[in-house]
Amino acid sequence: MRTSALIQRLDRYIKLTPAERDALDWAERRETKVPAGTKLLIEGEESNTLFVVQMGWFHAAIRLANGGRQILRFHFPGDLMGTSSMAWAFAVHDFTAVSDCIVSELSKPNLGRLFREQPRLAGMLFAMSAAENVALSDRLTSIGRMDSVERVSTLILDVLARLRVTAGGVVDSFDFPLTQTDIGDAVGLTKVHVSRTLGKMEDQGLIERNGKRVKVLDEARMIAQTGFVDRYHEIDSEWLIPAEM
Amino acid sequence: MRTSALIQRLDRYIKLTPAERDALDWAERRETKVPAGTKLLIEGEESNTLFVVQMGWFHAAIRLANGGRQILRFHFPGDLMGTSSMAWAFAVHDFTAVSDCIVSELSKPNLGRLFREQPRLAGMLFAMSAAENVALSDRLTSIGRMDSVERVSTLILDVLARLRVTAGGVVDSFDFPLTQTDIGDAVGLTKVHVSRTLGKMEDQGLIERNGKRVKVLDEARMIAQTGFVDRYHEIDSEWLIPAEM
DNA sequence: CGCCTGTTTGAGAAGACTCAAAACGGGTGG
DNA sequence: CCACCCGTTTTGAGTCTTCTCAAACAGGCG
Repeated sequence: MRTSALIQRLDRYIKLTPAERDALDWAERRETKVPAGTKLLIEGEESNTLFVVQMGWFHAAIRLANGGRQILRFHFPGDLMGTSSMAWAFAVHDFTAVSDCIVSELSKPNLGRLFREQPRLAGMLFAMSAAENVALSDRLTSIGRMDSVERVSTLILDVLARLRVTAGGVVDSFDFPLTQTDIGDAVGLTKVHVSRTLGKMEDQGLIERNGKRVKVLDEARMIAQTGFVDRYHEIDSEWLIPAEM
Repeated sequence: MRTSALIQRLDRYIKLTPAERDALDWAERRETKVPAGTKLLIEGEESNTLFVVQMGWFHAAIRLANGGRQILRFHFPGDLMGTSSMAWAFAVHDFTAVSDCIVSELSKPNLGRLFREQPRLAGMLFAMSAAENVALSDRLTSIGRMDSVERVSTLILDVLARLRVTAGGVVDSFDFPLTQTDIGDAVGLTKVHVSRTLGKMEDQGLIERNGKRVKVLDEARMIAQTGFVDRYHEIDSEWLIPAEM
């Protein structure tokens, strides 16, 4: 069986002990396939588990009274989705598979046990949640204070940075499975304006498009314009209590 | 000595055991006064502690390349500030006292020990962090998908809900210590437009102003317009391992 | 080949922004 | 107690970005 993407992720940040690996292994259950477009969880539904993305691409979204939608976050392999159900017994967001996905479950009781028996993992998960928080802050800033080109640039840079974490190597082009409606819902623009914005970015020589494929041509300029900071690179774990081997 | 606001907060969500109270008491150190306007922590500075708000009102903000600013979050008594420094060794946001404040510190090593010895508290802190995440999502949605009146309304409703948690009773008016520049930086508008928006809200009979004091006149309509959900009321702790008495 | 979804383009309207100036208000010093 | 000052709020006028509505255009799939 494949090693869980969560284990891989954590192992990159802090070298896991065998006991920690076992505990995670035990806590994660039932790999499930989720075809592109499927909703894994619906806002308001009762929910008793978190999900670990093993493969593919999800997004988390909130539905608005007026029929609109705000996409909050994209989730990649190794991400823990649905942490909000640790605070409430029902889902606060929709989770939709953007591409064909595989997830595994991490039930709340299992997580409770994990917290009790593996405090270092608990701390690490807390740190990851804090990092998630900062990622949201970054998007908030992008939407609150930037124009359309900058918003879309931030999104692309963000996706790029996260794909690089998984891919390992240098990536400068990728398949962008989102529709322009999705992009708009993520960065707070209408689909029409997203189309114009992407066109403008091409004119400015920032990106190049081929169907769904996006190639970043001038990453430096995009970073300079947006002040983008790649925060996924590392997480500080100095403060964590040392592993009990 | 006064009981820490964090203990009070946690005690409301889950009844704390004496051991848990002692552990928190031990972990929190050094109450400090922070006068209004002071920066407790500056973006980029090295940081080795979290802060617990005991009294007063803070905001967390990000500085932009172009001189702008995005206010991300307001912090009230009982809130844990600076969780992002659990993931990195430096501060990711500015923390500024909006009113005269008192904070205490919770160092990362102490937090590590807390995680090890009081797993239930660790779980509860994780849940609070998850809730914080959702609060950010809500603001993101507000900024990404709503017009000016709705954005300011959401902010006011949010502040109101959080003041009610501390105040206990019903509150429908409060001192709003923010300048219109601050409000604008929080909801993604210019100060000029905030002024017009507040005027409009008065015209529409949503609020009433007297100097810095704001009175909410038609909360129902504000809620209907924004779809605001008060999430501070409770946090689910069913999943937490039972306290070891 | 036609259909459906998604993208592009156009034109006009609306919301928010900028720049500028005036009014307000709380605090200080005379 | 009054006058002045500074930061803040308000108001005005004109501009720019983004939105809305509508229609044309692609492109993948049965």
